[in-house]
Amino acid sequence: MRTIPTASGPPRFRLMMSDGQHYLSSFLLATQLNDLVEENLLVPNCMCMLKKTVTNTLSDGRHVVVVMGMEILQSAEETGGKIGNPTPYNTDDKTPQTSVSSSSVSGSPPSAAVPGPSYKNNSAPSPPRGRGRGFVGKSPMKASSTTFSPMKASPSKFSPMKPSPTTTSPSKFSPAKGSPSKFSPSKFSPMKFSPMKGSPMKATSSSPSSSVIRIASLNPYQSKWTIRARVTNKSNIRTWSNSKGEGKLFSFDIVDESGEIKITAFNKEADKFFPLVEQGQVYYISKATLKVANKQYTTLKNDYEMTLHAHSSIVPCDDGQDIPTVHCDFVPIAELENRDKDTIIDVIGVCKSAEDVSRITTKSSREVSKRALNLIDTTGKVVTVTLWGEEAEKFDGSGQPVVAVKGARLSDFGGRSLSALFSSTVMVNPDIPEAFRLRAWYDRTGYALHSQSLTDTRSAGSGARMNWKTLSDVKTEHMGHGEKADYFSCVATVVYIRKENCLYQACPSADCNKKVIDQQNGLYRCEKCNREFPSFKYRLLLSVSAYSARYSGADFEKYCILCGHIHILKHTHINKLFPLLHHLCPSDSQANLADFGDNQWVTCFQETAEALLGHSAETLGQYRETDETAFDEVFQKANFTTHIFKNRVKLETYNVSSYKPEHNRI
DNA sequence: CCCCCCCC
Repeated sequence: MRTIPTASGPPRFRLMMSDGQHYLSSFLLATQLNDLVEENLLVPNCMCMLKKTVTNTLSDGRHVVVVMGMEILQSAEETGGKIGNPTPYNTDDKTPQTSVSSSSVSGSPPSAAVPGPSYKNNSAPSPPRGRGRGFVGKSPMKASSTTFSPMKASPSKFSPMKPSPTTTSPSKFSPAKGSPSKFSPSKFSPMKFSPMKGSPMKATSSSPSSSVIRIASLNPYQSKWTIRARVTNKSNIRTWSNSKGEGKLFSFDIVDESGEIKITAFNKEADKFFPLVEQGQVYYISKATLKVANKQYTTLKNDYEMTLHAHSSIVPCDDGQDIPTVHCDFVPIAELENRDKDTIIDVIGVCKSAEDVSRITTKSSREVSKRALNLIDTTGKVVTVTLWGEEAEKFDGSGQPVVAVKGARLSDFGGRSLSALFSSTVMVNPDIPEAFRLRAWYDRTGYALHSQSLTDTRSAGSGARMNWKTLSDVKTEHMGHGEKADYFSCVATVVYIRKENCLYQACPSADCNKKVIDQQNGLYRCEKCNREFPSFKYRLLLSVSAYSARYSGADFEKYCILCGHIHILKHTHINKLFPLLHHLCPSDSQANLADFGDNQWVTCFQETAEALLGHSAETLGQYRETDETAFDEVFQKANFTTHIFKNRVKLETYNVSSYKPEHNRI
């Protein structure tokens, strides 16, 4: 075995293999099998069964066999070294220029290689890792492809926001995404774009040609293929500009009975193919570049993605009824309560109400449109789904349409809510049985239901949108370790407040809270404002050690020192009871209650600190200067008080050289 | 070659 130097990406391994009679050193391990090497399963002199290979012939006539699937049958120890006395394989034998073999190795292995304990291998490309999105068996697809028939009446007269597969008739396209509709499939001259020059396959033929392969069979080691697939999600053309350059692109997802893949077209190809690619339409696609997909950015279940290039070809297929349409695994709205945050799910419901579109500014100062919809389904529960950008602008909620969102992300905002992603497909009144059922249900009975929303957007403090945690939960659940901060509420008792450095002299300008430098001449310099001031204002930045009570599910558990029992305090009693909790045992034993949980340093800024200490920063500043006893008393009084804290938690790594590299700052 | 997925 040898490692082939690569400029970037994963290492490549070249193998010399012997079948006991011949040896050949032109085997190349597909990168998805690299872990066999990294786990020391594939080592010199182990016995392998090649299960899937692609043989390519180089321009000089040499062959390279890419190993895409293999099983380790025996370890090197078991084989005990080289088998037989192999001679070089005669490469003058002409083998087909490109062939794919999925069969097991032909012929029997040498008798010494009776499969012993087979090493459990990772030979197949890694299994789909889509985030909780079920996919496409063959039979469900068949079912849904008929339900998408344009002959059927739509659940209502409203046109879809995105042209769904049903909308092959241009008149049914909503004006929102009008441009693709200009390119009616019938206007294509298939031959003009035909990838199959001189090939017997006809682009419009309904019979699948032998050269058409399945999406699941695509790999980067093979260049001559054609696939036949339906476009399920098409992006707009987008431009980018970064340090590496600028350009434009668009992308779309396609599906066939075997799987799905993302296709991206850049610059010239973006211009060329954007008008040709229509959502819902079936195409023959060939001559594109396969590359390993960056799983960080895709929810599609494919290890690869595709890039179109100058010679790529996309030809409409007019009789692709057998190709599956987008498949959804709808999660009942009530069930969203039990699903994990950040899961990607499909949802369908009646749009009971919708916000007006609004413009918001993101943290990165971009402006974007948003619109929240409230969807209800037969579980009687409502969830808020947020649409973004053009999708938000174009949405029309009049007539309470059925809305399906494929690939929405579950958020814990307001309890449970959903957000559409760029990869989501929003379908208004989709032509599917679920939509018809929902329409009928809602119009007969659902409309009158006293529904409950999983999303509580009422102002903070109302119990339902509080994300209750204990401080120990924050640690065990690694809250704040993500990209964004997490928010939670806890009931905690102050056990210590650090007096030192709790006040600082801040710039007196209205919106500047920067610490000023005392010039020792009666002037205070603010570096941010680049000015000197004759005064400063005091601001608080309080380090508080807090101790949290246990909160479990909807109820608090409190341990009574005197009676020795754990008492469950109902969720609804929390606000009323808590100021008294550590004094009163609900068993009327009148003893102090002890909390169990965890300590945590939390930082309280100005307003929170003032609330906690019961004095303004200005007063405290005066106390500190003039009356140390009064100053100390404020802290004494605040100690051992219990509060409901609403917290933001974000991991900040500092002091990298210390023994404790990570500290949670709340 | 992108990779934006946001706001409360």
